[in-house]
Amino acid sequence: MVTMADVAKRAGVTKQTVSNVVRGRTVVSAGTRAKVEAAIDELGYTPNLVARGLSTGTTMTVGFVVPTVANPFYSAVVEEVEALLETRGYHLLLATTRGDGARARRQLASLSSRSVDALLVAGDFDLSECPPAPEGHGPPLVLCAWEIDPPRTLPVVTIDFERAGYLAGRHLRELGHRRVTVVADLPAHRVRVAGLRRALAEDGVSVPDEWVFAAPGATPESGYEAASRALRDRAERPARDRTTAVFSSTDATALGVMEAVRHHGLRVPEDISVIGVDDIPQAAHAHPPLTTVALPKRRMAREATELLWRAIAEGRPTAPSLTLLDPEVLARASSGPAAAAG
Amino acid sequence: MVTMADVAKRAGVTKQTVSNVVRGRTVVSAGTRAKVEAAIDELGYTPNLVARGLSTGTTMTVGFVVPTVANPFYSAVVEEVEALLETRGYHLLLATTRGDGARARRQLASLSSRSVDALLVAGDFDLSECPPAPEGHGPPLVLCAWEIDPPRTLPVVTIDFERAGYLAGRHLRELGHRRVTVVADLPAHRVRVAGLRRALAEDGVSVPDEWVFAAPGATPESGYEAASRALRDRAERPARDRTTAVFSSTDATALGVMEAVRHHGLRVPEDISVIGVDDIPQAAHAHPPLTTVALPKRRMAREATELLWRAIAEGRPTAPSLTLLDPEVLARASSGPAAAAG
DNA sequence: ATGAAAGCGCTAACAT
DNA sequence: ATGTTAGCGCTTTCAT
Repeated sequence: MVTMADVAKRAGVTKQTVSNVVRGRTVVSAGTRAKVEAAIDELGYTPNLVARGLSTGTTMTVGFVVPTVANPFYSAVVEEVEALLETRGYHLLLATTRGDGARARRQLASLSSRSVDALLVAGDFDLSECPPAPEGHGPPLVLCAWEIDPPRTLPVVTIDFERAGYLAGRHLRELGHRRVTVVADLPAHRVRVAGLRRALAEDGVSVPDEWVFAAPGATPESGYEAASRALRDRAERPARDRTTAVFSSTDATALGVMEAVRHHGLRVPEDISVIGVDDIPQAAHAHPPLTTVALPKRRMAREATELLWRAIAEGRPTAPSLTLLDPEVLARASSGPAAAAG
Repeated sequence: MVTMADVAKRAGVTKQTVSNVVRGRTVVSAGTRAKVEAAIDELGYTPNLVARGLSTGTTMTVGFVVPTVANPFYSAVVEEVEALLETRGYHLLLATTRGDGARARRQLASLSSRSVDALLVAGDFDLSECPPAPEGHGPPLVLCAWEIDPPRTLPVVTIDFERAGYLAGRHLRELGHRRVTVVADLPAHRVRVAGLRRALAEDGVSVPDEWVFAAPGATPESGYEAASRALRDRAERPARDRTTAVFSSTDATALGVMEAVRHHGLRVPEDISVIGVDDIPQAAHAHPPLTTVALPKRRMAREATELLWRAIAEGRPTAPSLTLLDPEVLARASSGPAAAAG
């Protein structure tokens, strides 16, 4: 490996001068600068960022702990954050927790000691159980996508997930639905379900617990499976008690739900309306196009990155704050008026 | 920040002994080990990995350069690689190129100087144009998902993309299709199209260039748009010259293609068969379920990570190699026999 | 404007 | 089994 000392010797100067040239300081005369740059080229020198990091205490690296990137929601956030970091020459150290609390804590600890300049943590149910403490040592922490009980001790940028459920409920209510089945990744998405219930309650409608079906993992498969169980139940009920709409806590499960509805010989939305959450790219191109509550994930990524910059600039203790971004209903063809009762 | 020296003083030993304890060396007596561990706990000491990295020349970090994580293909690969790295305590430094050649080269250079222990690069068209050289300095390099002209100078694990196209062509041929339209993200996926053509040519069938439609970006939107153009063309031709099948170079575009077909009042697969490539999670739950050529991406990730371990163990110069993984047709409902001519 | 010296926190190679 | 001495490659004083 060619070091700064090699370049210095070659150019007939000291390490310090080379350092000044490399970092674009203006204190170097044009002549020496040229000599040094020539030496750098000839030797193929690149600065060792680890050594610089040890010296300056800054690594130009941000850690990001995220449940998974196989989920379109998080992959969009990662993509956006990475792009933003790159504009300032920062790098992204990515760790996934995969819904495993122990793993999550391990990742957090090991990223902290890796001297990242800041740490961004995306919400995970398992992590919500034990929110990372704003310890004195360790890099500044920013939280995002925090669905359950955002801690008031840290800066957090998240989406109003309760409102996402609420807006879905309001949309269904406005279409006249009064018997709504829920397919949700529980307990992770319990807040979305609570929002849905709040909206329906405003109309005196309640969702019995037996109409709530668990779809773990937020995949079309699990949505299909949960909806199949729901539809078997439904078929056994008298016509006037039958579900006219399904609220799915993610778009991914909603796609599976729609397939299950069709396989049961029912039509979307004539027999059953379906509404999802997130607005993944496939939602608009599903069959029929999926009504959904869009989550402003890229905006969330941008605001979280802003907090990251602030945290890095300020140094250690980051002031607590809570930014709650508003979701928005995208009415498409998978939802329609409730069929006349009976 | 509490350092090793602090712990040493507190425990009444030297840094070296603390170091031995921290790294689980067996040369420490039970008594001193206990004292040191107590001091570590009291002080809340965590080792500084940057300093260790400078000292050992190893950072326990692997860089991964990938076109994007917003695409399910790459996000699955990233997920798998990250999980594998984590089992050995390694971290993932992620960089995305987003189809931008200049950006790709920048990312490569900056990751190299960050002293990652190894560098994995996923294929990108822009990078294919100038394959990264196996330079003497810089970390060992492994390539994966290399679609165009894998360099013979480096270890590379990729998928036989030409064969993916070929298998799609053979599937359509066996169903009796002779007039096939292509929707592809060109030029990135030109190899897939070449494979398709080779299969059809075995049956004396050729695909005219006017039947090849560009769908940049591999999104349902671009697939929809490309297919709409294709279908307008098709409608102007006499019935006996009309396309009976569409080969889409990705599943994402294929979803858009199917939607466009329906919007033109045609049925999948009765009027037009559709086949995609990749087997993304949504493919099985599309309407109708999408026939596709599955790409063994997780297996690719595993084999690439194996090469990474080998490269890290061996040290600098990695022996060139080429592993080509076989794709596989998943026949589902979106493809069927060609409608009788006329 | 450039040089010399010290040190970031750790590990490695000896010495004891 | 533990202590001592040198660095790793860079940045930061402080001289000149």
